[in-house]
Amino acid sequence: MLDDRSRKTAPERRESILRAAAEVFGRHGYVGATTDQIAKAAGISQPYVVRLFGSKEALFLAVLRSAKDELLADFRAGLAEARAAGSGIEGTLASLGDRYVELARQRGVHLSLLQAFVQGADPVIGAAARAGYLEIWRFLREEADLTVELAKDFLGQGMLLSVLLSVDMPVLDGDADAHELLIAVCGPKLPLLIEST
Amino acid sequence: MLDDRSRKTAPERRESILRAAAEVFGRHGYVGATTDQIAKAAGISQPYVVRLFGSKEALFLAVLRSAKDELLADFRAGLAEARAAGSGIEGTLASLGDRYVELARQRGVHLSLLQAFVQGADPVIGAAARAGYLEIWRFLREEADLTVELAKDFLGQGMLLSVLLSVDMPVLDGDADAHELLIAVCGPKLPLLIEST
DNA sequence: GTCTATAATACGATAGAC
DNA sequence: GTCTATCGTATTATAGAC
Repeated sequence: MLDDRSRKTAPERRESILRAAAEVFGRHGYVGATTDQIAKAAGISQPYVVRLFGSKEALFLAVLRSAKDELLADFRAGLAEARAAGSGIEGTLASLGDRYVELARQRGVHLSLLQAFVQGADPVIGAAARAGYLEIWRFLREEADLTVELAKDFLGQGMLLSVLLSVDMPVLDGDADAHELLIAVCGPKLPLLIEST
Repeated sequence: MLDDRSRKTAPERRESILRAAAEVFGRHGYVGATTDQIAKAAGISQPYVVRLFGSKEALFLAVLRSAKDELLADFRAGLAEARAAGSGIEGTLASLGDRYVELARQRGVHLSLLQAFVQGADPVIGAAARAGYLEIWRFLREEADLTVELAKDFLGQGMLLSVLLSVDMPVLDGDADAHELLIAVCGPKLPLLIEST
């Protein structure tokens, strides 16, 4: 889990911290995650994490923005693919859904997004989280051209998968009920989510 | 928001703490909420909160159990009502959905549940959260007799509403996109969620 | 570009009085 | 049944060296 310890340029270092922070924030939440855990996961010292981003809050905002951008980029790729294949609404939904499930392989993106959403009471993080959420909604409605009804159902399945990842339901895959639930949400792609770190 | 300051029996006091804690944990999360915030919301001293429940963790587990039990009780009432009315699957789903939305009036239940789900990495809280989640799944499948597909879709809409409450989307009700999204999820019951504390 | 040392604070928990 | 006082610890952030 440790990155290398050699010197890097600041932008490179920011990138590795961002990746490490997405995982740690994703698992422990904005308040629960410590800058020291993030530093260790990135293979550097705690003060340096703070130095490069200014504050824990600024780092979390950077993680939020980056996760949301990654999700939207993947959605746009899926949308382009569906349109190139000439598939209709059904195909578009399937393509977007596939991207969403596949993004779950690096847990960081979905988990840190949900941890941001759950922080609505924080004046600055809450505001950023709401803005990000609406960006995603606008993508579904305007770019992907989904009806309100379809966009809402799609989002619901997304939130369900995110919550299941967050509660770490895959660790209970042995349990019959847990397995039924996971299969219902992920379909045949479930194995993807069991093994990944 | 303060409860009264008179003496109470221990069980009564535990009840008011539980209600206050559900709100505070719901808004700030397990780690972010402080026992002092909870104490102030309940109108007592911080050490007394700890004294009555043993630890912050024990208090959170009590909140989780109580929230889950309230949700299941409401679901059971809705199910009984639907069956008494002789409605089919559609009516059952509508009845359960209504209960879910109405439970959102006291934010505590949905918010603290989601904050528990998001704590999957914590050995003890995560385990309790997973067990609670599966209890709800089993209710939908076995007691309410929903198919896997219907239960999954119902749960998805529930998670979507919970996340929207958690990110505090109702504060943006003026925004056209936010309003469209909220109306899609809550239907005509939306006003219920805007005014409530 | 990165570290060590440390200051400053906030928080959960305990002790003990009333 | 409930409070005040306080200890011990964990954590963010800063200062300054290399």
